[in-house]
Amino acid sequence: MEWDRKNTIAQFVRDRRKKANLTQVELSDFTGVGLRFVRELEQGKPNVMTDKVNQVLLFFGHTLTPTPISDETRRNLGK
Amino acid sequence: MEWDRKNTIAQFVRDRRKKANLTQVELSDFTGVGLRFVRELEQGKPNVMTDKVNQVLLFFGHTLTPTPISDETRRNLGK
DNA sequence: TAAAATTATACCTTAAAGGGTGTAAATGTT
DNA sequence: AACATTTACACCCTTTAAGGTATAATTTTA
Repeated sequence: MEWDRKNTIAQFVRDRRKKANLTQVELSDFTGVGLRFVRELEQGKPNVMTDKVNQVLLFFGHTLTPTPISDETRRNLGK
Repeated sequence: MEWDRKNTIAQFVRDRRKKANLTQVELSDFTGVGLRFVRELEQGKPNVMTDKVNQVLLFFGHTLTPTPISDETRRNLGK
């Protein structure tokens, strides 16, 4: 699979972080995940571990849950 | 972290699989993930990889996305 | 309740995620 | 343009997720 900076999770984290005026380093510190992970997450690394993701999402009051695929998602299936 | 058979993803997969009248073996075959993974997923293994989860969720027309934590989730934070 | 089917547990192996650190590139500021 | 800050990339190391298989327990069916 390919990296996709525009995937839902990547975009969400980056947007929220920006809005909170935090650097990647700060987000890393606050959430307890490694700096490397924050970067890979925001750059859309395809294969990440749910608990690490949630560790970050929780900071923004969110969590990973199954949701119906959007038309957007459906369109990008064939990548 | 502890295993939690009642976590959102675990419950979702098990419910959907049941409704579809599939065995874990069949779901494993159809989605391409290992049988062991299906089981761990349904039993609420805390640490799983997003792409494997999505491989299963996609079969049910869903995908992992960040969503606001529910009161339920908030209550269970302290585990 | 006995047999069959489904699900759960245990052991081992392999592949890769996550982390730390150092460096390069990009972005922003004065 | 020079400088400081932030972000991206590359290296190696340790840990562990996922898979296969074999066995036990549980549930379902006849």
